[in-house]
Amino acid sequence: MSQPRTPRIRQLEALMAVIRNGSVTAAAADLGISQPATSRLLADLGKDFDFQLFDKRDNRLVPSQEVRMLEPDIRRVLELMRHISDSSANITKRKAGHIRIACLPGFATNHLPAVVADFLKDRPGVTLTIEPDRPERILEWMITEQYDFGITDGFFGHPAVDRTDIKVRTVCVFPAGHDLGRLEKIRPRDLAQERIIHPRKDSTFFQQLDRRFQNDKVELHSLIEVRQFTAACELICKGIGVSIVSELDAVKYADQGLEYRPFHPPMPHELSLVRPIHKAPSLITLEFIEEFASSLAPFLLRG
Amino acid sequence: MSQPRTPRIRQLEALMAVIRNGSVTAAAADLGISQPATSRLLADLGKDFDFQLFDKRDNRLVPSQEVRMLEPDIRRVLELMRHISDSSANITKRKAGHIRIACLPGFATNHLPAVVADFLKDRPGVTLTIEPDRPERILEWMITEQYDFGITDGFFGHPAVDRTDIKVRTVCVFPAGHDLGRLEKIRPRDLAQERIIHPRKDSTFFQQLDRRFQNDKVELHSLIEVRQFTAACELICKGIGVSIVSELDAVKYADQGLEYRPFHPPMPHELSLVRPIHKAPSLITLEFIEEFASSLAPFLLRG
DNA sequence: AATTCGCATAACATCATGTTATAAGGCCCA
DNA sequence: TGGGCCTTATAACATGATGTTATGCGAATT
Repeated sequence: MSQPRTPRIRQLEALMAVIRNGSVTAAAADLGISQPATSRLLADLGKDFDFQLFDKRDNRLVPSQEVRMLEPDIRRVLELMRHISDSSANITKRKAGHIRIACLPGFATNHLPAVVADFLKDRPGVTLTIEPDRPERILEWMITEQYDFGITDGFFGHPAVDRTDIKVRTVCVFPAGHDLGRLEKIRPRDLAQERIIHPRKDSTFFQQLDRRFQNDKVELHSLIEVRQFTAACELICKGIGVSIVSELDAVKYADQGLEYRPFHPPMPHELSLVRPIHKAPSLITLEFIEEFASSLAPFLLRG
Repeated sequence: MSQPRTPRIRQLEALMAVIRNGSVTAAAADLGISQPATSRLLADLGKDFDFQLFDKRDNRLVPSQEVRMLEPDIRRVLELMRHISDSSANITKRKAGHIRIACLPGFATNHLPAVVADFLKDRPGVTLTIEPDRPERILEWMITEQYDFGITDGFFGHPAVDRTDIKVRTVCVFPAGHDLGRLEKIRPRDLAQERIIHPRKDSTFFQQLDRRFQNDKVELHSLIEVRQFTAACELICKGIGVSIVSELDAVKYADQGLEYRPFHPPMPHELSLVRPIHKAPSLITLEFIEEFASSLAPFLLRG
């Protein structure tokens, strides 16, 4: 007696085709191959399985009891194979996969959702994790490779992290109807009498901003220290103070009780798109990063 | 771009082997094939799946994110294939399968359990359904092919049912200590003064018995009409009446307050082992029928 | 620079799986 | 009974899948 070899997928397909169609000839047509090919697939399978595959009844082939015992498993195998093949096709077409994104809290609520929605529109199999947190944590996640892609700012670099820096335009925002609305662009000296809402004083962004004011020989009157540009915008919509924020955030509030004008001299908000350098990114991740970067194009500070 | 072909089992095995072992060389050893063979299996799979399968890290190959997405499905497929192959081997060795048995109620409790227990001892994968019912119902189940094997009696035959008739010896049973114990064998005339417990009067068995009494010019004094030999035995164990029953049943009660002697002239209890004639029996079923039949050998009425 | 290790490629053998041609067996109908 | 007809099995062969050994290439180690 030959030791039983594990059956081949093709044989199982033939078996199921015969069960469905009730005859070898019909099964062959169903499979799109010749009748003798099907016949031999079954003969070979019958040699592997050492029992009768079919009984002849009313001129139809009906599966033997042994085959009926195996049938559920066989169905599942074939279904899974089809699923694997489908998934791989979707992955190839960048329509399936999972992307883990760590970002600044502002992006989680503000710009990112629109990009994600657009990205998912024709990629039904893709899933995402979006984790908002502080820059230090984002950096840590990149280093430990727990996330595929990070959006952060004030990034100093790290050998395990691949960075793409993006300079986003910043604008001066103020409550709608404020006198500043009469200016084309706003310089530090225009803000000499204003109380400023700004990020934490130990942030890179604040230090840049403060230097601009110093260059203009104007004192920066601090009103509120916030962590997020969106928080500043919310406050200004309520009629409190003025701020210099990323244009990304400003546009979102443009019709919610806030106006903005270019800030001069041009000052960037320096975003960094980061990812683990040692971990090969999946293609779908690269594609997302690309789409995300290009979504920022309208807001880039040229030069 | 080539249309994606469905991957082959062998390729998936190679993929999992590399994931397990972290290198192609080790995977090849694991699979028991040469390194180049493994290498090409992966290369081919990589062509089918149009993405990177592995990243090199710390001198190990770790699966790419895309592969990790597919990994659970792949595992399940391979596991199922193994299961199919195992089951088929068990079936081949007649160690798995399901047998549906319909039998007289007496057999369900009396002789059959021992045979089943013995049969299952070295066939761990086999499962059974045992359904006790009246002969008419058993016949119906055979005709409708709802059961694989039936044990019945008083069977007149049916074109859709394959029968094997078995004549089991009958014995006269009586309470332990009864005067009849002094006889070697018991004839109807020995029972002239006894009250008989017997099957229903419309049964074949009763009619045979009655004829024996008539031949001996003895009247059969009916005491209780039962459906089952075991019921008769139970009553006799309580000291009531005498009966003529299958020796199969008598032996079970031999040490429970009952004695028995051969009945003369020899009278068979005509059992029929039946199965659906149009339905090809599974090998395991045939094997069981054979084992069951031979378990009856010690009780056969020769001639 | 030389060695070693791991992987990929080449050339080839064998098995798997398809083809077409044809024979064998069961069923229906005169 | 014998002739068509349908279904399945077998034969002979082409091609693809999967194994072999021999060998080359590049990165890590010495």
